[in-house]
Amino acid sequence: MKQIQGIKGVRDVLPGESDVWHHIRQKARDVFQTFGYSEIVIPVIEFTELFTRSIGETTDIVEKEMYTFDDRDGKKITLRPEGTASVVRAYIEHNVRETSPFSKLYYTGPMFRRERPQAGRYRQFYQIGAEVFGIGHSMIDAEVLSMLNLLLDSLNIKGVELQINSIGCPQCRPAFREALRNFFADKRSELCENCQRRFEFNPLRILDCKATHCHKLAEKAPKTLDYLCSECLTHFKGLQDSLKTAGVPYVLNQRLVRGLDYYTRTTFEFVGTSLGAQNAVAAGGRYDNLVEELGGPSTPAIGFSIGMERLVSLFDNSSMERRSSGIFIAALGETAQEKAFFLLTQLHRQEIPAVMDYSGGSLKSQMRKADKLNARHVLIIGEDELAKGIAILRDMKNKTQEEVPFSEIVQKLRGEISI
RNA sequence: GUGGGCGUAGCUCAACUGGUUAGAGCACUGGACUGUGGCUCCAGUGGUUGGGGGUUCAAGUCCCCUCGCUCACCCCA
Repeated sequence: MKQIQGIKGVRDVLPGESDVWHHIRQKARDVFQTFGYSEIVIPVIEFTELFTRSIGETTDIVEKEMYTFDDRDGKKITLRPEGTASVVRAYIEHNVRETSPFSKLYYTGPMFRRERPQAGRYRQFYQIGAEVFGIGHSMIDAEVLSMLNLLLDSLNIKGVELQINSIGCPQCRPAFREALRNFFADKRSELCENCQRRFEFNPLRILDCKATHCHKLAEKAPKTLDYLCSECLTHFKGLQDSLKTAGVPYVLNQRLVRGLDYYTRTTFEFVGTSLGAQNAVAAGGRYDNLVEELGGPSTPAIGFSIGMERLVSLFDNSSMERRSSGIFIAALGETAQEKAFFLLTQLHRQEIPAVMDYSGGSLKSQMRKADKLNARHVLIIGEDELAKGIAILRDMKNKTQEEVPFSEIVQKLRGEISI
């Protein structure tokens, strides 16, 4: 029979790694909470239009990467390729601004993009994201970056660099686009095929091109900061001042241009130096017009998302404590198993972590299992113990053991064992 | 969508220019220790060499097809 495999670009997170995932998510929740964020749970599917309108018709995501299908009633539905659009939709749809004091939201979950998989890139990948609505001040930009910085620190992540840039606003960006067009106009034939297309619809992206020749050409290209309007410039300077106040290290990267259409002003990326080609661990930016463009009231906003798989690959799990199974019950013979099973249920009722081996194998093999599961204590029950009405309680670490009457076991374990 | 690299035991990998019964470490099971884990030693289980076809006296090795993985481009978390 043919073996059924998982879908390309989709993976299973097995026990062991899943402990790391849990740890990271927990840390993120803790850090977000100290900054005043609340969780929002958003759906995995949305009407296709939400993404085409927010991310942009001509972006790669919308043009060729979305998983889109017809619902039974003929409506177009898409598996979300990112989270911001849904959060904004929910924010508007439930009038969160008027009905709730919370303007800082975070989410976690899978995103879907049909790209060719490679290191750090999957077709189903997980993000932890956060968005702040209604604050246009540059200090919140710095606060958001400071929060990310703190999270990476608290996870002991090394070798990550924060890069920031400003891509201006609808007032000043057109002038910059024109300047870029003028600059590249006579060099057009030298650009790579892709950049020739970019010249037409999004010249900013030429700056981002990794083709060596384009990269070289772009070195002398106009810089975005020279074309910012005074408001955008003030905002960007304010951000840098606040980053210094907060003690968040960063570097300026004037080529940092994000691929999604909705970004304005601040854009940023936390880049992992040891990650290979897909090196952005976390990225985001300000999007002051998106809420309005999606039909809401004019509301400035900023957000980011973290690539879970990439963060996990930077995480050093050697310092993580190995999980313990708590109590392991080894029973020898059928009558002893009955008794052991009863004790097991009693322990579980007291929320004492406990597992039992049903294999009926030798004591040696059961002890080996207990060791592999990193059990703190083993309860041994055999014919002799049954006859005496006791169980042997063995401390696996101190290698000591004592006899405990059946009637006292639960109480003893509840009182003496700190798991 | 385009290119490169690679598919041998559960995992990591051997097997000279094609040549006998495809090996090792780890893991697993058992024993040394008749009911007590880790360490050590010994033994054992485990393979349609991804799949299909071809060349040959002979294919893990060469050729073709196919499936899969992987890295990079593109793009992005």
